[in-house]
Amino acid sequence: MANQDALKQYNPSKYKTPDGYTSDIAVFTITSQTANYKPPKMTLKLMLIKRSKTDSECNPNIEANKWALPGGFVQPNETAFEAAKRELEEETGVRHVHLKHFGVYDTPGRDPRGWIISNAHYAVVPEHFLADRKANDDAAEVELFSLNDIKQMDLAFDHKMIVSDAFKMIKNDLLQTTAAKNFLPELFTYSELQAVLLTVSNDPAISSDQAFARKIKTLPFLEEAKGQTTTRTSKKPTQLYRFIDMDIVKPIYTARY
Amino acid sequence: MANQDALKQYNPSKYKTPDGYTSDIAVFTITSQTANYKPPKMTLKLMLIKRSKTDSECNPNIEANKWALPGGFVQPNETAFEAAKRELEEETGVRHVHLKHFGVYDTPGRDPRGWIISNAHYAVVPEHFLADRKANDDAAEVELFSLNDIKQMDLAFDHKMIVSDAFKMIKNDLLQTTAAKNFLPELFTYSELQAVLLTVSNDPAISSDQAFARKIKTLPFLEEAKGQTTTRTSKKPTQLYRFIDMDIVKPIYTARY
DNA sequence: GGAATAGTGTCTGTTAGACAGTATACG
DNA sequence: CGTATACTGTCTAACAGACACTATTCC
Repeated sequence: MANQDALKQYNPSKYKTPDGYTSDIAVFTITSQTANYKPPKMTLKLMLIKRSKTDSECNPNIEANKWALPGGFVQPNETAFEAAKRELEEETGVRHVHLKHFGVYDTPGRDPRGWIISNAHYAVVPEHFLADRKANDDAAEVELFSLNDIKQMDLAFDHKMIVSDAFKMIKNDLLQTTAAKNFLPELFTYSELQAVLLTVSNDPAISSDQAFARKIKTLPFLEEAKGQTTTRTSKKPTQLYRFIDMDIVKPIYTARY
Repeated sequence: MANQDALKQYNPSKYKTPDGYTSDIAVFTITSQTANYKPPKMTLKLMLIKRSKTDSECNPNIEANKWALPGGFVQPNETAFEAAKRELEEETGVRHVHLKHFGVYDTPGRDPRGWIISNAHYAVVPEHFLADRKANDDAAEVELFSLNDIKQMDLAFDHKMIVSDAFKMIKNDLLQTTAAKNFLPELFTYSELQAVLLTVSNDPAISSDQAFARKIKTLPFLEEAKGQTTTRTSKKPTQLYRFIDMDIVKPIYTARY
């Protein structure tokens, strides 16, 4: 095979190579204030970790004491996506959550340690998984912040930019795809879906209860769970819905699906 | 500053580092069959290059003779985006075109030369720029292919996957953003915009002439170029339109903007 | 006048959006 | 029986989609 001759000639050191390849994760959750017989009030939050003073080998840590996205170096035998999954589990103990690449950060000088490329993902984690999260040796503290909180903070590296992009991306995905399902249980009421969407939009078609209750029945990617109701959001038993797996593209040039 | 102590301790060789970081570009253009007084018929095409047998130093080239995306190694003093711009100009002589990151490809083993991460972009280039494109020493041949052509071809590395994702991405962007403007002149007629959209959608709201001619006047991101008409698509002088810069998010849960 | 593209007039059925009203339960 | 949530009835204005028709120009 001709490739083998070419490989013999190939010398990686001809090119300067990156000093590292990291996978960072913007872990989103929605915190709910729930009460009996009340629809929840939700806030979209992002998990950040406070970088500890020393790393696991007791050497001084880079960007110590700053809040940052969880993440770490990608190993050569895995993709950044797999690394994100792995690190997410190490960090929060969560598996099988929604995880999506949304950007690469490679501005020269973004990391004082050298030429380090960050592959950024966002994850959506139900709130109760983060309840028993625990700090590990790389993360002194773990906390949830809203977009407004973070606007006024100084994050490590270029994480402020990454976080800002992550919020933009999840807002878009919540409104233009069925990503909202990742914040909800399998079966949910109209007011629960509405509460999720209200974290990222003030559109009257979403914020008006009656309008939204009507609309939900005509949406092609949602179906009634027939005969199944709950009283967790109201005294009157409420119809439950579920998402149908479907790719929706709603062109800006048309009005219908 | 505490970071400096940490940096003294930091040893990049503790981690295995990537063998290379490349920037690949899916260059899209729309080829038009134009005739006098007729709206154009358009086809969405992708530019591929045929990898030459030997590289610029006359060593045997990797994946020689296969069709591939243009691209190359990112330098340590630039971002992959900047590298894409640079390589696009080297390859086609085009500057100031629409360029967008859409994915990272880092599956172990995707490149026989080692651990090489590809940062993939797509570009939109008006057809006439590619007319006088020229092969350089890294690219024996340059040609335009439609999606259907490529489906039956064997591309270098994992470029078939990258190409497939690029087509998906541009189809979405054409329908859900104002990306169509990159395929059109500053001022364009309704039938020219329609021809662009018809390359990626069969929606009746787009394919019906009357419906589309009506719709275009109500779209918030388009405006009439008042008093300006052209006869390039018809004998009857036709109204010209232009895009207004605007971020459009059309939620799948609502009907209006 | 014929042919081709670019529209407009008009009708019909559907939908958005608003307001008011009804339904179901808890305490 | 008051209250809170979850709907439904009904109206109006707007819009989608279809069909027929007009407008403008070249040949």
